[in-house]
Amino acid sequence: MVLTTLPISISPAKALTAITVIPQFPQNPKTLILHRCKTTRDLNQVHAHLIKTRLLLNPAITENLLESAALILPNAMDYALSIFDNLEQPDSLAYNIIIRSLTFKQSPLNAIVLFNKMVENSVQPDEFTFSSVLKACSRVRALGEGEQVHAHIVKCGFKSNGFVVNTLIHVYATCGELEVARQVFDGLPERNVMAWNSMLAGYVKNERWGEVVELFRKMLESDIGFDGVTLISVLTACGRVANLELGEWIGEYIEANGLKGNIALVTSLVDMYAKCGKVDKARRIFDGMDRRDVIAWSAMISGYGQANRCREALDLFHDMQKANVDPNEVTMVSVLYSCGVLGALDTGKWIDFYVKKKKMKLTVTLGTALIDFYAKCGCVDDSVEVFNRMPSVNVFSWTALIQGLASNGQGKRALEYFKLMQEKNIKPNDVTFIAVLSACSHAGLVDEGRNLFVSMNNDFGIEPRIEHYGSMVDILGRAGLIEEAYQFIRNMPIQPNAVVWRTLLASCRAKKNVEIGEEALQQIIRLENPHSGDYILLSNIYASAGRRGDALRVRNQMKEERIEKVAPGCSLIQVDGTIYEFFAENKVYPHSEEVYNATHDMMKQIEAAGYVPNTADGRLDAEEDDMQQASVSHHSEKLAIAFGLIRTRPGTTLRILKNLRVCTDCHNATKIISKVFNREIIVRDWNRFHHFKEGSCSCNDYW
DNA sequence: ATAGGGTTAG
Repeated sequence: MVLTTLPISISPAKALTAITVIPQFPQNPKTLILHRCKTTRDLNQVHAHLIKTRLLLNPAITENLLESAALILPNAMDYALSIFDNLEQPDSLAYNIIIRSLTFKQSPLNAIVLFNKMVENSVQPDEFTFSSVLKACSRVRALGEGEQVHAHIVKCGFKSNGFVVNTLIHVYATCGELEVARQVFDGLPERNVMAWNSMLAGYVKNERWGEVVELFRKMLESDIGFDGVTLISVLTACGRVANLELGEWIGEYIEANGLKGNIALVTSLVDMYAKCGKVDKARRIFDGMDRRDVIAWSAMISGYGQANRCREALDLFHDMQKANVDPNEVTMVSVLYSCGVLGALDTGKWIDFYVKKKKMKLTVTLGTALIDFYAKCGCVDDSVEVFNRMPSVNVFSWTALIQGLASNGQGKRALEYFKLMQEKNIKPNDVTFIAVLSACSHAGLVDEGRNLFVSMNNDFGIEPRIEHYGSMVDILGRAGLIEEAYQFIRNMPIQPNAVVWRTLLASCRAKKNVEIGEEALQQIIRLENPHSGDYILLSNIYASAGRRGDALRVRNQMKEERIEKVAPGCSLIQVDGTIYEFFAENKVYPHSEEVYNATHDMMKQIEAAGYVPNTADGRLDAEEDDMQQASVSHHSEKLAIAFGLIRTRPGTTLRILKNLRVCTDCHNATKIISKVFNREIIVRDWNRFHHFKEGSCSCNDYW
């Protein structure tokens, strides 16, 4: 068909946004339609014109129209579909356009439906058709449909087509069918780098790290070469399995071959170093990048978090903002993690606010991070609030919520959510049960705990791990059933570890059981290098049983055997967004005098209210440094609370974070402080919370 | 017209 002059007259009342006059239909009609149609209405005009001039009978023109509607304009998919439906005999090109746009824009499932229709109508698919429909299968993880497409690929003779097979590998990998993907890969007569990369990416997606490394070695042997994309997959694996050797080799390769401009590649190098514990090296590489995008920043922030260097993570987040790089949901997840570890309530709240203000999508991951963050700051009501406003939740979110409630002493409420979770047909997993058992422990629900422990295996098919046994010991011990807990350990089908015995030892301290406490410490010593805390627990058991001589003997034994001391007692409190750090005794602070005076006054006031220092085992408690003979009244926790009392307005909740467990004397004192000063005091120790209020604590004096 | 890639949660 020869195109001649096409006068398009447009009535002034319905002026087009883009098109005014088209003096001549161009040689390539695509440029006209694609470039000048800015809105559906423009397209409508052109469409009308094409019908009027019968140009629509030309398939090439029709396809251009279709492509404009389906792929170029943002909201014209329905329009495209109506054009398509009116075609008498759409050819494969027309099908391809619609399948491709359905895949990416609207509904991958409909793309698959259309592909089947295409086959029914005996229109020959080509490599473009297969690639598109396979992408659709990947997006909805439609394994069965993918397999059917696979059959057509074989029938139509495309099973060696690089493009098609690549996408096919992708489908199988996305659906977790790595063995099938590998068969397809192995069956290729010629494998280019893309094919290898797809296979590697498939292993990465399924966290089969060992296979990534293995396949990469084969790739090196096969002499096919590799590229930056290959290295990204391999570096990801190196990070996860801590294969620093291979990771460093790749790092040198990147350096030597001038690949440092590949921002994605260098980011995965940063990630690899961070995950292998070389955070400083990661930071040097990060600093050496000539451009850093949001992913690079997020990777480095997350690296600090994983290395337990959360303050640096937050500092870096601050730098990121100064660099004017907008954070995304992923960045926020890492920042919230660090906020949670540090108990940085203000910063995390700010993130929550920012997420709302910027209308960021509350993804499952981000929501779960918020739930966990609030719970780690002792604000479980906020956790629940976040949970309720999340558009969708998964087992991670439920588990975070249940765990958060449990660790904050709300065991019963945690179990209610567990029940609700089952009503919503969300299948709990092994970690959920750790949370649930911990809830039973906090709520003192022994029978419930026993039943759940049995049920997790019988009804949910989850084999209890050592952590579950540990939780069960905690449940029994907390309820005072020390003997039963001991027998439970003895009868465990798997080898108990030191953590389990330590749990028992802690319960012996709370319930003053000397005999089993002694046994527990023996077992810990047998299994691993004991902590000084273990000796201190036993020493406290003796002290509380009035056996002061034995208590001192254990302390001396600890010294003689040069048991490594735990980190010195340290408490953090945030006042007006600043984190203040306190250590037990003999430390000088910027506000030393103020702090010690405040502590002195505070102790005087609670003594007047009936507080008696527990010198008997207080002197031997966790935070003591025996060389210094520190006084219990100068435990870091008391200093932090005293500081909080004078630096905040009356009635303000005090939030303390400490690195060790709370000592008996501090626990007792804090209860009285909460009453005398009428303050809520929330203390987070190394694994649980104490909510002090009106003279009592949420832990019911067991921790 | 079509291919593979980096950061995230319990």
